[in-house]
Amino acid sequence: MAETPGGENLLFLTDEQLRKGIEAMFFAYRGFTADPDRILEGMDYGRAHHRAIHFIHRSPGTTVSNLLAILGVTKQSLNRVLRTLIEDGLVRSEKGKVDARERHLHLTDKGQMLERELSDAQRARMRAAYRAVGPQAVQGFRQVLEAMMDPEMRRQYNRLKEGG
Amino acid sequence: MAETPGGENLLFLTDEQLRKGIEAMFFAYRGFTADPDRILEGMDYGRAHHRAIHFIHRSPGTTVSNLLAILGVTKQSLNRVLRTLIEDGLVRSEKGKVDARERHLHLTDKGQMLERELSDAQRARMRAAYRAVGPQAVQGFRQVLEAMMDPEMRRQYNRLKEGG
DNA sequence: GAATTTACGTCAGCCTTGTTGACTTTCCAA
DNA sequence: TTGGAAAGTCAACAAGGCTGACGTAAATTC
Repeated sequence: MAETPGGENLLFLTDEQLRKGIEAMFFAYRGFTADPDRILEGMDYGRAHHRAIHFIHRSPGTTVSNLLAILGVTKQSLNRVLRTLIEDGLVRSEKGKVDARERHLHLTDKGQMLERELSDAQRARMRAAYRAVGPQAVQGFRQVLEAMMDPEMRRQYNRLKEGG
Repeated sequence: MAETPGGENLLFLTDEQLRKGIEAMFFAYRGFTADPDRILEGMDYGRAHHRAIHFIHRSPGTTVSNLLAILGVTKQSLNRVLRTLIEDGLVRSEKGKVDARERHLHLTDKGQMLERELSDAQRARMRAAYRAVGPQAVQGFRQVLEAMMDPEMRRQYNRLKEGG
């Protein structure tokens, strides 16, 4: 058995174990996105719209630049998505009162409905998985994911986790 | 505290906890792909090439239809990727001896080199994360991911996990 | 008050990677 | 020998990334 001076068993760090983790991420992410994707296909929307809707719901009144930082895409890319959502009446964009250059984004009632449908589906899968494995495994899951993030992303993640 | 008849604490199943898990998946997946993406940009390759290379490395001699089932894309899409890899001398495709309709795929030495570079980078991040959180968290991580997969994907995953 | 910077929007064009549909070639198996 | 599976190819298209350039309004700085 591979033991460190400290005495821990390091078998979970072998290339083989790491490969399994990599493949698990790959296959699980497919499951993670499968249900919302199914709902969105047929509508004119895709995964990009889902992400925008999710984070606007999460942080109502957020600005465009805020969203850009979270999503990690260009403003042109986000704008295309946002424009259709606004045109279709799912998202409301209003000029900032303190800084009129900013646009504050909110979901309309219609937007809330779609958000609900999408997140219900995604949460259902997550809930089933969580329930199947128990709270301790879930804690480990979250710890590993957080440790895998880029520092900048971890900052975004933790800001969302705590603040409104 | 929310307790079931069985007595377990169910606070880890609240919508809020599930949302955190969803966002953790989102941000972590970005980190997960960031390093290979960085290596591939500049080359003429992308994430699709990485995936093909990974699974050919993982199962040398695998057939095209096998790969299609694992990757979950259309043959036209895979073919485009595979063609460039073969043209560039990273992948070797040879007619099956027992069933000559099949093409068996192998990495060339050049392909092995790129695979190594990509997986080294990806494993380094995974290793750092694993090491930071310890074996028990890693076990939970893997359990949740496996539980999140579609049954068909879980089958693929487990086949890879065990068999060659 | 003028110049600069910031936030946002938009036009145009490009790339990767996914899709469908139609068609051919090869070749195994009933 | 014929049907169907496996593989490959061509064409066309869409989503959703990207860069570059440009415009405008508002805030900030000099």
